[in-house]
Amino acid sequence: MERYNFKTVEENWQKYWEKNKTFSTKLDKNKKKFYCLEMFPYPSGKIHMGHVRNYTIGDVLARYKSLQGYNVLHPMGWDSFGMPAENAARQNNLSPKDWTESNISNMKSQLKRLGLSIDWDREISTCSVDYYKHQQEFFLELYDKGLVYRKEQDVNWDPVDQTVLANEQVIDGKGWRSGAQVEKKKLNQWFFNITKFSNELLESLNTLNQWPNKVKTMQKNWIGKSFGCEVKFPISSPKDIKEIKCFTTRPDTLFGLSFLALSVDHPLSKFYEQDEEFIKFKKKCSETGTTEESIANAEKIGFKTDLIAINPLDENIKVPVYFANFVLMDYGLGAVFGCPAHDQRDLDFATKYKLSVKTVVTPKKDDLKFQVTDEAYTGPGYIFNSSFLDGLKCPEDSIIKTIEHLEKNKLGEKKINFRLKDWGISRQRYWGCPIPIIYDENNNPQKLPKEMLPVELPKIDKLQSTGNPLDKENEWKNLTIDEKKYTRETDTLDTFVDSSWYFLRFCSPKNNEYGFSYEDIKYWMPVDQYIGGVEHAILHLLYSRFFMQALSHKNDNLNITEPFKGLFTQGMVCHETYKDPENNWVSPDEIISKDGKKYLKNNPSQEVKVGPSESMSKSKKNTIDPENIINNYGADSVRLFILSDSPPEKDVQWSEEGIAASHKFIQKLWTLHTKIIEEIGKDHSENIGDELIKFTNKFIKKISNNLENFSYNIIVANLHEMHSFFIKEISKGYKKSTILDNYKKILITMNPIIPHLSNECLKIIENTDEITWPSYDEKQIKDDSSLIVIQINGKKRGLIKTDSSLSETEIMKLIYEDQKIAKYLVNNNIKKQIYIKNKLINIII
RNA sequence: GGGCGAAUGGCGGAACUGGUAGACGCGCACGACUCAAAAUCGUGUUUCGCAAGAAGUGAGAGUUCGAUUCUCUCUUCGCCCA
Repeated sequence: MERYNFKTVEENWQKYWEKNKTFSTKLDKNKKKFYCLEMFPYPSGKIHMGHVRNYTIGDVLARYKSLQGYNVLHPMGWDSFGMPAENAARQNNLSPKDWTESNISNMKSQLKRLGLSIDWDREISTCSVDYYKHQQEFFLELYDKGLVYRKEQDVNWDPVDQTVLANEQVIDGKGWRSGAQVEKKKLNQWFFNITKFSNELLESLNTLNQWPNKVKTMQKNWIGKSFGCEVKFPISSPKDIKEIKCFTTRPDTLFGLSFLALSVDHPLSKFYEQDEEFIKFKKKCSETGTTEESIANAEKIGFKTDLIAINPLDENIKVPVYFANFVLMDYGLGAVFGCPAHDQRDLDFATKYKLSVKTVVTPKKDDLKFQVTDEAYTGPGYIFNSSFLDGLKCPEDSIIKTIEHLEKNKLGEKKINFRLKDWGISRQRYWGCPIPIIYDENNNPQKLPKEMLPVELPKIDKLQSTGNPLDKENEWKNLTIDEKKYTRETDTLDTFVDSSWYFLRFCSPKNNEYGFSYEDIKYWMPVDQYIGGVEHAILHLLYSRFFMQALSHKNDNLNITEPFKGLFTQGMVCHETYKDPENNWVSPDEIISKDGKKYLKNNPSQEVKVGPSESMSKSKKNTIDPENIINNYGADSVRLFILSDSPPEKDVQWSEEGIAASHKFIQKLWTLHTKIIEEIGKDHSENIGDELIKFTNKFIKKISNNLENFSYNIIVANLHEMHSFFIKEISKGYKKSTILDNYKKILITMNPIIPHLSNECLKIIENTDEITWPSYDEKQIKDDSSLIVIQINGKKRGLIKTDSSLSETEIMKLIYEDQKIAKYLVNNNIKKQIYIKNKLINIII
C-alpha cells in the first residue's frame, strides 16, 4: 500500500491556498464576522514550540468558524521593535532593521509551513513607517486629550555604558553587560495617564464574561482599588511645616498611632537637603533598587526628623516623624502613619527604633487585656483603648465611624486610592517608535506639527556601544521650523505601545489616512477570540484596554472600550530535562533511548539523568526546533500532537514518542482512507444497518461541543475512537452512498485540526471547494436500547441491556432473572429503590 | 504573608448539570508476520488476589440512595501579588 506522502501533499495545499488567496478576507456586511487573533510574535529569528501551540490553537478555531460560515478575520504580524534587535545588531555589527527584516522573512516561511489559515495580505510590522506613523498620530491625539504628560522618574542607570537599563537587565544590582554598579537616576520621561481610567478599567472587567477569572483577578489586584481616608496630622516643628497628610485604609486604628513615615521623595524632604545625615540616608535608600519586591524584602530603615506629629483625634498623643525606605512616593501621598500593633511592617519598624506599641483592636469583644507583642494582629475584632471608638466592630463599623468623625471635624476626608500607576512610555533606545515631540531653545517640549509626521527613524548601520544612539544623530535630531531651532525628542516609545492597537490596524492594514478606518473597525471589532500566553495577563492586556478607552475618550465616532471579547490563555510547552554525569545540560537530540533508559548518543555507555519536565528554554537545552519536526513528520502531525495529551490552557509535555505516535496516526488515517476507497469500489447495494450513521452523528456532536469548549485534546482522542470504529465497521458491506456521505462528514470535522490530510482526502472522494461544517440529527443519536447500571447499596453489581421503553418494574424483573445480580437480593428486603431513567437503578437492602 | 488554582494507574491525561472511575495516547508485556531486526498488526495492562472478591481519584471528616465532582479542615505543588 502507498504510504501517505505528507511532504508533497502539504506543500501542494499550502501553494494552493496561497495561489487562490483562500484565507484572504473582505468586509462583508451580509455575513457574520469572527475576529480570531493570536498574540503576534516578536521576530527573534525562528519560531519555537510556544508559537506552534499558540497558532495551532488559533488556527483550529479560525478554520472551524470559517467552516461554520463566518466571515473570519485571522491575521498575522510582527511586534518588531525592541531591545533584542539592538543587542543583536551591536553584537553582529549590522543594522537592527536588516536583522529584523531577515528574521521576519525566515519566520514567515516557517509559519506558512504549519498550514495556518492566515490572511497574509493583512500582514503588518510595527517597525515599518507605515505602521508607526499612525502611532505618532495617536500620541498627538492623546496629547490633545490631556492623556500624555512629562515628569521626572527614577531609572536604572549604567554609568559605564551610559545607558538606561530595563529591570531585567539589572542582575544583582549590576549592569548585565558592563557589570558596573547600577545607579538610580532621575530622568524626564513621558507618561500615558492610564490612571485617569482606573475606575473604568476596573468596572468593565465585569463585562468580560469570556475572559478567564484568573486574568480578571490579576488585573483587579493590579489596579488595586482601596477605600480609605486622607488624614491631616498637625505638626509641631521649628520649621515652617503645619501639617502632613497621610493616606490610610485603616483610619480606625488611629489611636494606635506610633509614628509617621515619609518617602524620601516627599516634598518635605527639601527641608533636609542640606543635612549630611539625611543625604547619606537617602543614598542608602537608593541602593535598595526600584522594584516593589526588593523594597518589601529590604530591612526597614528610617531617618528621624525634628518634627512632631499630633494625633488629630487626641492632641495628647504626640509621635515622631521619620523618613523611611518602605514608603513610596507614587503610592498614596508618600506618607503613612504607623500603627505597629496592627501592621507587621510598622511593628518591625517600631521594634527597631524602640517606639511605642499600643493595641487598639481585640479579637474578642470582652478581652480588654489583649496585647500585641511580637506579632501584629491584623484580623477582625473590636476596637478598644480608643476613646469614642471603643466597642465598635472592626473593620466594618469602626472605619465608617472614624471617617465620619474626621470629615465632620475637617481632620480628613474619605478617599479612594488606586495601586495602578501611570504608564511610563519613554525608552532611551534606538529601535522603537520615535516620539513626535520637539524642544525649543529653552528646552521646552512641544508637539511636532502634525503635517511634519511621520518622524522616521534615521537608518543607522552601526550602533555605538554606549548611550542612546539617537542622541548622536545630529542631522536627524536638529531641525528648524519658521527659522526657529528645535531638537527632537530622542527617546522612543515603549514597545507595549506598539502592541496596544495592532488589533485595530489588522482591520484596515492598508489605510493610509489614519491608523484604521471607522467602517472597518465597526464591522470587525472587538476581537472575538484572543489567544496568547498568560504572561501578558496584566501589562499588554491592560495597556490595550487603556488604549481603547483613550481612543474612545471624547470621540463620538468610537464607543468600543473593550478590545477583546474573549480571551484564552494557553499553557506552555515543556520537555524533560537531561544532564550528563558531569551535570551538564544535555539536549534531547544528543540522546538515544534504550530499555526505557536514556543514553548519550555519542557515548552510548553513559546514561543520562532524566530531570523533571520544564518549560522549554535554551539555558536548560530542552528546546525542540519546530522546523526539524515539520521536516520529519509534517505539519499535520505537529498540529495533532501539540493539541493532544493536555488541555490547551495547561502545560503540555513535548515528547519524541508522542510526536512519533501522532505521525503514525496520520498514516493510519491514510490507510483507512485507502480502505474506504476500496470499499466504495465494491458498491454493495443493500442496507446492512445504520451503525455508521449513528456513530457519525454522535461524532459530529462530540467534536462540535469539544471545539466550542477548547477541549482540543479530547478531539484528538475522539479521532482515535473514530478510526478504530471505522476500520472495523467499514468492511461490513455498507452502500457506497452511505459510506461516502458519512466519511465526508468525518473528513470535514477533521479539517480544523489536520487540514492538509483532510483536504487531500476530500479532494479524492469529491473534488469540490464547497465544504461546510456538518450538522447532526438528534434523532439519529437516540439509542433505542440502553445500558442500565445496577447498583446494590450504591455499589455497581451489574449491567443490563434493555429496550429503553421498558418500565422500572420490567427492569426489576430482568434483574431477578440475572443470576449474578439476583444473588445479592436473596433473603433481603428491599428498603428503597432509586431509578434514573435509561441510566441506573440503585437498590438499597 | 495574601489571593487564585491544582492533586486521578509507571507517565500525559478522560469522566456533560453528583449516577459504570481510569476514555484516548505513551510506556511496558505477550503474540502474529520475518532467517532476523525494524516497521506493521493483534491481545493485555489501577492495586491486592489463582479465583470468587475486595480496595481505590493527596489525607481526614461531612451532606447524599450514590461524591473524582458539593461543604469543611489539613498536606503538597504551581501561578500571581507582596
